[in-house]
Amino acid sequence: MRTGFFKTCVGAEDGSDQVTGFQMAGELLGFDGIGTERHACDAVALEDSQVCVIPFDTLETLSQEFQPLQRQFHKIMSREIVREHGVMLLLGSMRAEQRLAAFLLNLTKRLHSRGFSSTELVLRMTREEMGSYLGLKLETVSRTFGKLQEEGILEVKQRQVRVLDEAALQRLVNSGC
Amino acid sequence: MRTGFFKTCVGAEDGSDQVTGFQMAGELLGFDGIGTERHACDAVALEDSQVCVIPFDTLETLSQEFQPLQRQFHKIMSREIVREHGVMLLLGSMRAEQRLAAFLLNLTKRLHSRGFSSTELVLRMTREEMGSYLGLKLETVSRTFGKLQEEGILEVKQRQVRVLDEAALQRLVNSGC
DNA sequence: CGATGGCTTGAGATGTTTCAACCCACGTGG
DNA sequence: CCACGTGGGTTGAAACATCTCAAGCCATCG
Repeated sequence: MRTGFFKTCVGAEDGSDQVTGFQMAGELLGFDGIGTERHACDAVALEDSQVCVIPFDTLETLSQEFQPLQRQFHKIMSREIVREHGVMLLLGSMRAEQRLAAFLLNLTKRLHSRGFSSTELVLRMTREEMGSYLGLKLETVSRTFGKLQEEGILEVKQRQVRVLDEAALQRLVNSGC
Repeated sequence: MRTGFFKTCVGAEDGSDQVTGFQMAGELLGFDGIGTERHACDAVALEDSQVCVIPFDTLETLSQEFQPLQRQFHKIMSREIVREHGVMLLLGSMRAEQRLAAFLLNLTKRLHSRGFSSTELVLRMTREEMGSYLGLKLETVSRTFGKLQEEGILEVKQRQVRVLDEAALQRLVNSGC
């Protein structure tokens, strides 16, 4: 991805589907298609975006000739696996407030490393998409935003979010259960 | 892995940890260490097991010379990513009965492809480990086993499990929500 | 035989979902 | 330019699933 914002979704056989991640500028997507020659999930742009297509065969051939490229490619795939471990941890053992806190911290961290403010952000996705990613219903996401706002940790105006107390978010995430 | 049975766990900063997968003979583990030169999770043998260590540098060098190996390696990593998508789907949108059904079907499928019975299996992990993997407490796992037994779908005696109605399990998994 | 770790079961507490109503911002067409 | 429709968001109350805590059971092992 060159610019923009995407979500990726896996679809279950029964029609329901779930958001597996959100991607922003500089990140790669499509690793799910290598194993079977057919992608297991859809990528959907949540705003106007630019991407750069890299044919996998080309990448494989090039990485065969150029070791640093191969190494880098492997690292990126490995990090994707580790990222998913983090999501599993979130889905398997956190409650709503913690999930949202972890999600927001992750977003701000990534935005910050791209030169954006780490306290002010505009969400590109709906409450429902967040909920799908976090394993929550959209109403729960909405209520949790409200709660964090009441606690003075966030300031939420629709999709405009300001982080007032990052340390508190971090504490929430770390508070075992 | 040559023989045996493993679990892999990620540990959160706060001490709690979660099982991210169970591995059996013929499967590979350790992809989480490539990105950072340090493994993000522990692998623990749940019974006497034999493994074959493959130094990653060697693998990378060999796969540079031998394309089919490279391709295979990429496929395996990609499938690991897709597998984790499946777990995320399970953790994010299924309820206890469905999670256990999906888990058992996955186990029997893998055992069957190794020449074991697809209806009779011996669990290598505790209720707690299953619960950790499935995002449930051990009591819930136990109760769910009981429920599936009452419904005539399973026959459970401690860790001995017999699948009486595989189709019903499949139906459970597919029943949206 | 007693101790231990794992498993089961019950009852009540808790957190999330469900269903429903309503609000708000935005864009469109009369 | 305003009314209206729409999609997204908020909020409440009751239903529901899972968790928690507690007790007791079972198999295994020294």
